[in-house]
Amino acid sequence: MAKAPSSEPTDARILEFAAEHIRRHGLERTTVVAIAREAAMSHGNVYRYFPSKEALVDAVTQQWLKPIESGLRDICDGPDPAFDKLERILSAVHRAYRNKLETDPAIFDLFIDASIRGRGVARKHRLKLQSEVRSVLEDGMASGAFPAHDIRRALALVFDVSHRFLSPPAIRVDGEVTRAQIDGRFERVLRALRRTLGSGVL
Amino acid sequence: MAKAPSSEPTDARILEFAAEHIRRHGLERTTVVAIAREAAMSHGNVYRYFPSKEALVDAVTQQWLKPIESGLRDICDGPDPAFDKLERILSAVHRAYRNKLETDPAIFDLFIDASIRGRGVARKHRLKLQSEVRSVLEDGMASGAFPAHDIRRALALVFDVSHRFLSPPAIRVDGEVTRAQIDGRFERVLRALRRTLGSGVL
DNA sequence: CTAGTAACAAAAAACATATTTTGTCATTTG
DNA sequence: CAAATGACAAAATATGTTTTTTGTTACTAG
Repeated sequence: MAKAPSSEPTDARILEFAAEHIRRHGLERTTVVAIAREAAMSHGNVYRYFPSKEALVDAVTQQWLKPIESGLRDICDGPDPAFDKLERILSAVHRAYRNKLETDPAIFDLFIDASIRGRGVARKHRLKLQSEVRSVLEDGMASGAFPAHDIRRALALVFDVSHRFLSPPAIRVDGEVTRAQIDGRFERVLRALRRTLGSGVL
Repeated sequence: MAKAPSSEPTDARILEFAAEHIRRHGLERTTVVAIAREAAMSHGNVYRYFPSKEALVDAVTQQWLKPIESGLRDICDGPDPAFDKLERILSAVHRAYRNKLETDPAIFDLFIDASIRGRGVARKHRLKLQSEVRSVLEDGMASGAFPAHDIRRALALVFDVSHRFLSPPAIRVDGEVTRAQIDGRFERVLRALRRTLGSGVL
């Protein structure tokens, strides 16, 4: 597969070669030297664009997280009722993760790893998601959709009941379970969540 | 099948030495030879009682899981209303896990490992828990406490919303969060679950 | 000044090999 | 016969060494 040759900025090219190398050989067998060789440059030059191998790998992860995050912002800025937004946010993230796991497992593994090891890229992504959800919850509380009084508790509840569907390591586990089954289960969890938030019992 | 207990049966002694060795040195640095040496016997003899090192380690895990499981059976056989039982079962398991993590982390690590690697001891324990919960749910459906119609969906919902509090790897994560905070969060999740099961919307 | 290279030291990984460990079994002991 | 041992092969792991990789820097070309 040919990438856009020289029109692309160098850092983006390096990123692409890095991702492709990880896809083909796995993170274990990926070296900066090899990436540089495939990008036809000295490995020293890679360090002009990325301060370390870890930073480069994190950047690859960041790369596919970015569109998810901007998608969330779009949902959040939409005109829908609060809970619809909440549900769409959580579903969108869940689907994006599962999709990546199935179509690009090597890169999803990067994300799982970053999550487990608490790397900045994973923490920041989680914070962004949290911040979007918080904003929707505040929205819903202001509009009276969620009579809950304690935003922190509401936030914790949302992520606690969704943990199994949003935690990267947890998602990786179900090889056997079909996507339709899992989707149905998440839907029912979200329905229960809606009732709870809507009734204000916290 | 019950053996006449002499002062301490050899297999139980081996189990104790194995657990203690793992506690002191971690699983990595634990060998059958070393365990046998501490138990003052040839390592070959250990294999008279346990077919392999893995089986021995699994038995150590089983050892502390056993009392939890019999505790569950007691709750299950009690006279309380269905949801009280459900809540007590889930809380008891959660507390037992957290407690082990805090007081005996090396042995809890064995359990985490067994869970991740899908070893029999972890799978069987999970099945036992599931079976107890299912029986309580059936109970509750029969008594009219849970108007839900689909037991499998109810079961899935229970474990999905509880995942964050019952999955061994998930429990390991929160070093920062205090026990009281987590307990409060699980309580609120259980309250939401009660309302959902009680209202029959599935 | 920007994009790049080449040479380098320190750290990590790969390698080959010696040692330990796992698991089996024929034999011993009480 | 039940409980245990010691010797053994195959597998796994530790060890010491060589090679590769990481990350830095002084330097070159446009």
